[in-house]
Amino acid sequence: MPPRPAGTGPARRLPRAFYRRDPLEVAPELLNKVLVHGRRAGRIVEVEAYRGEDDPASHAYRGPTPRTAVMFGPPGHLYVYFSYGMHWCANAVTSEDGVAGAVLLRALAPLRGVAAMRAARPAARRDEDLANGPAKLCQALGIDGALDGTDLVRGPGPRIVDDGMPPPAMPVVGPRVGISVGTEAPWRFSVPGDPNRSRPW
DNA sequence: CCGCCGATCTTT
DNA sequence: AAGATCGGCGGG
Repeated sequence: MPPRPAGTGPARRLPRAFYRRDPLEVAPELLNKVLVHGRRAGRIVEVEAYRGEDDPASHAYRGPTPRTAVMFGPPGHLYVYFSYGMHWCANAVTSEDGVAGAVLLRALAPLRGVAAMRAARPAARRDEDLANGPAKLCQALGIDGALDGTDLVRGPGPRIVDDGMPPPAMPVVGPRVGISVGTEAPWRFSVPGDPNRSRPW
């Protein structure tokens, strides 16, 4: 069966097993899935994979702490952290329970609730500025630390759904940004040519 | 369009 | 002391 045109099929939530894999496997497959929170929704167009003890750029590198507890927990939950004293950023937790892994959600193409996103982000001049960065994405959708640990697979609150659009066959791959170690690992993935990505490629 | 810099506070 | 960032400002 050919894939449905985007947005025309039943939007089904991603199951737990989707997340219970290495973040390097999950990350490119999250491209073109849809992040939904309340009436606001956007298509995921850029992500980065973070691992655990073998990844010096990861918050989980030095083992579990109160802050990173969710990263070590069961897959399919939301890891939200506070960045630079003023921003929130959100990850989908991957890997089996007890193993640290996460995919940082870096950029969305706004789909629904654009008016609410604009209200939440008065600084955005164009629609492409509403969610073209990990902290902008959280502002646009109203995600903050209160949602750290939320179950993406069950319950209300944020969720990730598949609306029928497949991930790009050849995602753009490059080094992660904003880090000073682990820069050699090409663990950033994006949808080729999408104008809602966070920086020039 | 691009680069620089300050804001602001948690974690190490 | 640095950090998985952003936006305003100045210059080209």
